[in-house]
Amino acid sequence: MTQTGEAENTPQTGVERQQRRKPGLERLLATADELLYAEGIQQTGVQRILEQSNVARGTLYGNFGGKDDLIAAYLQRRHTHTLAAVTTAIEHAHSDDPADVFDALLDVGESRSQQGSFRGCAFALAVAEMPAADGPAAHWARTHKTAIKALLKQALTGRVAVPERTAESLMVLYDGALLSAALRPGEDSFEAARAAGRLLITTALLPPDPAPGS
Amino acid sequence: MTQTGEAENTPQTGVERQQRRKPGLERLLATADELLYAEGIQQTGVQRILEQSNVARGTLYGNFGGKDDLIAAYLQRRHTHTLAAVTTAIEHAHSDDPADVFDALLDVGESRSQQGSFRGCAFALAVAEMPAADGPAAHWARTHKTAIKALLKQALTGRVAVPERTAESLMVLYDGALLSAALRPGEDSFEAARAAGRLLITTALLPPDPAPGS
DNA sequence: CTTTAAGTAGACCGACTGTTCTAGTGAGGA
DNA sequence: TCCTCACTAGAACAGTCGGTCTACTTAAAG
Repeated sequence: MTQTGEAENTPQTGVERQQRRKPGLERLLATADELLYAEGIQQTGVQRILEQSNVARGTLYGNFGGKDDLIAAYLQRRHTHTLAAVTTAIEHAHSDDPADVFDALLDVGESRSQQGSFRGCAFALAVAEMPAADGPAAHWARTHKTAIKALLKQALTGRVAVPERTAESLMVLYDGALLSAALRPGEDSFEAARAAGRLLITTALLPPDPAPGS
Repeated sequence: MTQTGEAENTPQTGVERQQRRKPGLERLLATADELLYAEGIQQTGVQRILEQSNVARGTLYGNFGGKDDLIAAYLQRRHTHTLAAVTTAIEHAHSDDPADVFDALLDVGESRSQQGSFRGCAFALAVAEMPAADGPAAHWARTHKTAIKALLKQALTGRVAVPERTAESLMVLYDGALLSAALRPGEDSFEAARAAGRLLITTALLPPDPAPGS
């Protein structure tokens, strides 16, 4: 079926087919992302996603195996988009001060926390709703957090040496700020995380008088 | 009905009635606490709670208005128990070093994280499953976190002066450690939080030699 | 025009869900 | 003994859920 080899003169068959499929699919994915995050995965019924995205029921089950597949796509999408945003934010902060790297990471979180639908880290929410330790939520949460930690560590390592424990402390501050902002809005958790992170970086990574080994 | 004033010679009527009601109710509350936390609030059906606690359907709806009421009782119970555990742990750590106070708080979290059913902070999980900003989950989460922060601040203030921002940084570390331990098990997030907290306390609250220009 | 394929609209199904209700049980107090 | 009251066991109910299926439309390709 796939190698009948007769439509080689129309090179858009493969790619264009997905392009044509995109509009409806993209609407579906966008509203799924919005609703699954803002109103919860279990709380959001398939019907609500279909209505808000103006997509027919058959389209969903034609493109995805079911709701579980749509959830997995939602998580992957979140991972890709958030990681891209963090990457550009960190790359954009190319000052000499390593603390600016951590600030850039927190800025991404803080700007998101100022949107009305903010409820905290999407992966923490997903794991809370899908307890299975071997399920997609746990998988993507681990993947995402590990990737962000690696990104942060790499960006800092370009400037100073970063012990593993310090990197973990910064991750704890990042996740804690996201969670605290969700649970206790109006408490300036991001600023508190920034202050702690800056102290951690300036004292643990940049001793005031550089020892001979640096 | 309530003031017929004839059974004053049996003073156990009021209290004992609740005592007699306790066994079944306590079984119900204990298994509800266990299941709602470990398997999720929405995921756990009423029937499963009833079966595992060996309690009849009528008992639930006789003592509670419904599942929502049971959930509220679960959250209140978690708040009371956790707050008590944290209180005794902090009181028990009556050394001179203020960092020991924060260590005691983290010890409570870490010991819970070593139980098999650990999934992170129960209130963060509840809020994730019940997005309503004015619902019981958001209420108890705010109440609980605020209480713990106040407890921590008070215990530290007994030893050193504690700026608001530093207290918030410590809360971010605490919540972040609980969340990180849930999302990335085996990463020693508590030790990282302890290190960051100790640094924060010893430098921000106890400057070794108060330099004029620091 | 015919074919192929994707999308739409909506009825429909089985499997749950939380909740109510009825009938019966067993212990303690009057 | 009678009565009360908490509890048990289980049927039954309305509602919602995810998922399947059918009939129709649209549009590009031959």
